[in-house]
Amino acid sequence: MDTPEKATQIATPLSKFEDSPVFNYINSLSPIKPVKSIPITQTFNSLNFSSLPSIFTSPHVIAHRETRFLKRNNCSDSSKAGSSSENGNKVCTDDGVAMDASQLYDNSAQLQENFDAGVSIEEDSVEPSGDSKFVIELPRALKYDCGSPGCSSTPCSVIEANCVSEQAGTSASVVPFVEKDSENGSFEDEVHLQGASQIEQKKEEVGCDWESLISDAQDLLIFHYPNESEAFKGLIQKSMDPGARFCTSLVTQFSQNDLSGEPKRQMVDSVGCSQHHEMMEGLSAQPGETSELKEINEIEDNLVNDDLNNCLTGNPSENVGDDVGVCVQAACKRVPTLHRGMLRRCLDFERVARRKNLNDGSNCSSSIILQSNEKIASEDNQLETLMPTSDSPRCILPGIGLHLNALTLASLPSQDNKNFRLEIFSRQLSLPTSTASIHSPESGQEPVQDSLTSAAAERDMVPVDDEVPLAEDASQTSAYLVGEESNLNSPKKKRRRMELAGESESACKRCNCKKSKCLKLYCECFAAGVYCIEPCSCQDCFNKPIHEDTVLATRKQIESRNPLAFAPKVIRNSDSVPEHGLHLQDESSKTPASARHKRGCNCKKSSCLKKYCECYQGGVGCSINCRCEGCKNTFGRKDGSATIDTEAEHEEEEESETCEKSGVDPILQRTEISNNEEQNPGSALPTTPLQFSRPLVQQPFSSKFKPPRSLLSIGSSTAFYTGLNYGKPSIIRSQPKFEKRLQTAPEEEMPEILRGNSSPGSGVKTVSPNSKRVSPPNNVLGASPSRRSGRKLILQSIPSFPSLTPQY
DNA sequence: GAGTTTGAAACT
DNA sequence: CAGTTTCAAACTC
Repeated sequence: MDTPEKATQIATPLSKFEDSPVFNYINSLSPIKPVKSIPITQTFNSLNFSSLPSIFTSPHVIAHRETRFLKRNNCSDSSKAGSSSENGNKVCTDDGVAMDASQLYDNSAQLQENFDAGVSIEEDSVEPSGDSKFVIELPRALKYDCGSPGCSSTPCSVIEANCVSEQAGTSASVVPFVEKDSENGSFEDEVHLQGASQIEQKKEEVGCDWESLISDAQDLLIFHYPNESEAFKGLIQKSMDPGARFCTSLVTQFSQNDLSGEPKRQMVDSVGCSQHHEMMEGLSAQPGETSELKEINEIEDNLVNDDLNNCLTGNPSENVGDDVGVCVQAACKRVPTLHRGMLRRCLDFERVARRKNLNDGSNCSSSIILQSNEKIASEDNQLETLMPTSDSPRCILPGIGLHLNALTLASLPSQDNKNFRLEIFSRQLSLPTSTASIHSPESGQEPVQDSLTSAAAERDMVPVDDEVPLAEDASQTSAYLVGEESNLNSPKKKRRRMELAGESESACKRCNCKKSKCLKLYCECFAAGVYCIEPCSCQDCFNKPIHEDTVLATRKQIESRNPLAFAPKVIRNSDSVPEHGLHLQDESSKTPASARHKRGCNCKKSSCLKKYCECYQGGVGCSINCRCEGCKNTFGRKDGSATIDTEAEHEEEEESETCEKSGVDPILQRTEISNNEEQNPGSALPTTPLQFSRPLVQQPFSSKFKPPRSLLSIGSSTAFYTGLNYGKPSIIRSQPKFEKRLQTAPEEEMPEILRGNSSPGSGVKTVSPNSKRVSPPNNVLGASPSRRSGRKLILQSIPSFPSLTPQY
C-alpha cells in the first residue's frame, strides 16, 4: 500500500539528518555511537509488513476523534445530534441485517468475507474520505486487537465489531459509529439529500418495514445460526483481511449463490443496498449485479427495505459516510424511537462498565452474548479494556450482577457480568438477545439458543402481558418486541408491537429536568443509569453519550457520596438480603411484600398510596426502614399489618387492580406467569426447545421482569441491579411462587452467601433508616447476593454453579 | 397545559 | 446528623 513509500520517505530524511553536520556534532559529543538509520527503516518496514492500514490510520483516527467529540458535543446537544447518532446506529444495524442475510447462505467463507468486508468498508471509508468518525472507531478496534497484548487476535475484535453491527437490533452498540458517520457524512449527506428524501418517502410508505427486516433477519439467523456459528468460528480463526471489501463479499456471495428463495432475498437486501445507493448516486455499479438485483427487487415488491438496506449495507466501496447519512435519515423515521434511544442509552453505560471491567473474559457459551455486547462496546474503542474472549478462565466463576458501581469496585466474574449485561442489553436494546447470541462465534448453537430462548421466553411473557400494557421499560418492551418479531410476523402482531413500543416508550424513562442537567438523581434517566433520549424533555441535558465523561464523573461523585445511589431502589427479598437478611425470606415472607424499598420512604401526606411514595411506586410494601406516617401502602404497611401471606395475596389481587392503573401490577402478573413458564419451561418457548431450561432460568432474572418504570433502572448500572440482582423490584410478588420453588435451593445457598459476603448485621433487618446508606458495603455485597439469586436460577439449570456460589 | 403537591435529593 | 433548600415527578384542575 502506501506504507512502503512513506517508510522510505521517512527513512530518507533520517539518513540525511544523520549526515548533517549537526548530527555529527551531536554524535561527537555523545560517547554513544549512533547507529545508522537502517534499523529505523526496518522498523518502518516491519510496520509495512504488518501493513495493517488500521495501524497507521488509527493514530489519525484517534486524533480525529477528539475533534469528533467536539463536533459531537456541538451537534449532539441539540436533540438532533442524538438522532443522527441513532440513525447511524440504525445504519449499522441495517448492515448487520444484511450481514445476517449473507450468513444465511451457509457459506462460512462468504460470511468471513462479509465480515472482512464490513471491516474493510470502515477502513476504506477512513482512508479515502478521511472522515474522522466512521473511520476512527474501526481503526482503533483493529489497532487494539492487533497491538494490545491482551488481545489474542485481531479477528476477534473485528468480529465483535461486525457482530455488533450485525445485530440489527443492537443498534445501540453501533451508536458511536453512527454519530461518527453522521458527522462525517455532512458533506456527503448533502449530496445524497435527494436520495435520502426519497428514501424517507419510501419509509413512510413502507411503515413497518424496519421491523419486518429485523424479524426477517432474526428468522434467518435462527434457522441458519449453526452455519453462522461455524462461519463465526472461521472468522475468528481467520485473520482480518483489511483489504477485503464489502462489495466484493457481496459480489462473491451473489455469484456463488444463485440464490433461491430467502437467500436471494437476503442477498438482495444486502446487495440491494449498495446497488440502490450506487444508483442513487449515479455511480456505476457492477452491471450484472445491478441488473440482477433490480430483478430481485422487483420480484420482492415488499422489500421496501431497500432503503434501509441501502443505508444499512452502505456501499463500502463508496463513501460510507454518504450511505450513513442517508441511511440515518431514513432509519430515523423507520426505527422506533424506543429502539434507538434504548439502545444507545444502555450501551454507553455498558460500555463504561466494560471499561471498568478490564478483567472481563468471555468465552463461556453464555459469554457469547456478552461478546457481542462487548463488541458493541469495542466500537467505542472499548477494545482496549476488553479482554480476549478466549482468555478468561473465569467464565466459570459466578459473576456478580453488577451495576456500574459494582463494576468499579472490582473485577467481576466475566460470565455473570456478561450474562447480566446481555440480559440488560436484551432488555435495553431493542435487539433481541437472540441477535447477540447469534454472533457468538464459539457459542455455536448453545449461545444462540440461549439467547433465542431468552427472547422466546420474553415473548411468551409478553403475550400474556400483551393484553395488559404494562409500564415496562422500553428496553424490555423493545426486547420483547424483537422477540415477537422473530416469531411473529403477522401484521396484527406488528401493530401490537408498534403500539407496545409506543406505550413502552411512554413507559420508558423520560425526564423533564430543567436545572439538574440530568446529572443528578433527580433525573430519572440518570438515576436509572440511562442516557436521556429524544423523548426526554430535559433542558441543558448532559446525560448524553456525548458527555459521557461528565456523566461518569458525576456518577462517580454521587456514588462516592452514596454507593447505593444507583442501586435499585427496590430490592427483592432474596436480593434484599442486605437489608432484610437473606435468611429472613422465610421470615420476611411474612412481611408485607417479598421486596422492600432500599431506603424506605418518608411519606407524610401521601399515606404511601401514591407514586410519591417510592415504596408504592416500586410496588413493594413499606418496611421498618420506612419513616412514613399514616402508611396505608397497599403492598404492605410499615406496621406489618399487611405482612401476612394471605394479606399479601389479597394485596396482590388489589395490586392487580391498582397496578393496572399504575402499571406495576402487570409486571407482577407477568412474573407469576413467567414463573409458571419457568416451571414448565417447554411450554412457552417454541423456538429452542432444548435450551429452554437455561434461558428459562435466567430469564426470570434478566428479561422477564419488567420492573415498574421507576424501579426499572434501565441503565447499565442500575439495570444490572434491578434486572438481574435486585431486579424484579415490582416483580417481587410474582416471585413468591417462583422464589418458593427456586429458592428452595437458592435460599439454602443464600445463607452461605450472606455469611460470606454480607456482614452479620445485614443478616436480619437493617432496619434503621440510617442503615439505608450504610449499606454501601452491603450494596456491594448485596450485589453479589442478588446475583446469586439470579444465579440461583441459573444454577438450577447449570450444575456447575452451585459449587461456585458456596465459595462466596 | 399550567399550577400545585409531594417527597427524594442535595445542600448547609 | 438535622434542618433547609432544591428539584422533578406525580398529581390536580
